[in-house]
Amino acid sequence: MHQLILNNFALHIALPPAEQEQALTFFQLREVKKRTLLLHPGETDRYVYFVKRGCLRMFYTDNSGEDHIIGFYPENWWVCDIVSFFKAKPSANAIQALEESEVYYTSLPQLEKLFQTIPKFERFFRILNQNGFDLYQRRITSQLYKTAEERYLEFRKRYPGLEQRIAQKHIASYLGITPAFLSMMRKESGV
Amino acid sequence: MHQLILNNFALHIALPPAEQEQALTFFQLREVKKRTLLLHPGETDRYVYFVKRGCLRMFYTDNSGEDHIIGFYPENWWVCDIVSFFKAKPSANAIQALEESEVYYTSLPQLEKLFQTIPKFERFFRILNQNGFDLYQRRITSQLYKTAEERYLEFRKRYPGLEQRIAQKHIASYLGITPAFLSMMRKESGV
DNA sequence: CGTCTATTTGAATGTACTCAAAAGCGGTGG
DNA sequence: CCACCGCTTTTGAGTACATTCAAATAGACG
Repeated sequence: MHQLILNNFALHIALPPAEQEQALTFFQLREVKKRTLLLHPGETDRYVYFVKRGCLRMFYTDNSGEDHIIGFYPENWWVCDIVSFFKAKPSANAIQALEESEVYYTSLPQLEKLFQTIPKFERFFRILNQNGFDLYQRRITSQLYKTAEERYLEFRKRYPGLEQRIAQKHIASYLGITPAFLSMMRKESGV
Repeated sequence: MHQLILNNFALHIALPPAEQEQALTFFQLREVKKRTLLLHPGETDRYVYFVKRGCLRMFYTDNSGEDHIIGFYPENWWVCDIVSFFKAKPSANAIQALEESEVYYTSLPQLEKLFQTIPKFERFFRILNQNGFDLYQRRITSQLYKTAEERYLEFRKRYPGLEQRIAQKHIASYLGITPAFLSMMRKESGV
């Protein structure tokens, strides 16, 4: 039933069955229809999400109305706008379902209770945080010196199989190129 | 004497004088000569640094030997390779002094003792972490849709006065452009 | 089935790069 | 303190990577 999220906990902390049960009580499960916004731009992010099924994206909309995708979050990924969530400040970004999805979620007050109940989760979320940091740092350096094609190959490696599931314009937005150019690149490289 | 770092603490947590004194005992102070590497690529980052005087940079060296600057850290900035430091794993990056500098530093074991002694510091470092996250997220979106010139203006806003202190090739590396192109841009825009 | 949006394609354009050479600047030793 | 050497910055020409715009085609959804 809740195997996916329990396995995810197990990646970083060891929980006896009783604690597993207990931990789950701090999360709720919810279906999310395609295109639903879990976080509207300008709103404060009140929840952390874990994706059980489907795929989300986080993106920033610039002054001219263009979207720029910060990340994709398919099954097994955690997502929230960390700064908005912990500082309870409005976010510049949005979070949206790209497919019919199912997510676990929890609020900051709940999370704090979880930390008190099972302190091991402090460690768990600190590690998540660090992984996110790592991802961002790599992305910055990629963006600094790699060509669009190299970044495209990196994307396919980081999100195996995702390419088939989402629109190309979203991949283009993630890579920082135009859909037209992505299309051309794919033709050239015989994909 | 230690006013700069104490003021920095005060930005996020309130410490009575006794705790201020106590906190300082967990840090050491050291002079760093220009060009000294505080973290060598491939090494594990054992320290967190706070810059009292001077300026550091963090950078990544790619396969072809080119540097790509992740960030600058002048007075009042904290720096470490967060992932390497907390996971005690080798870092892909390096940290170097760009000027004669003076830094406070502390190790992970010391930091953990500090957390036990003055738990408020857990909060302090979590906030630092979040600010770093925020910075990275903005940088990624900038890199995705802004032109080199817009990013250059952003750089000057983020690091006031720094432009006059460091080499242009470093600014170019931070922006992800060639020194030749930065030079041309500066001429055009009449700076 | 029709409508709306996404993708492909092609041509013209712009942004940023490479390479090479000249000029400028800074540190070091005599 | 000056002269020299090496590194940084500037400049210019030619080029490549990625863009815009527009039109044609393909797919998705009600």
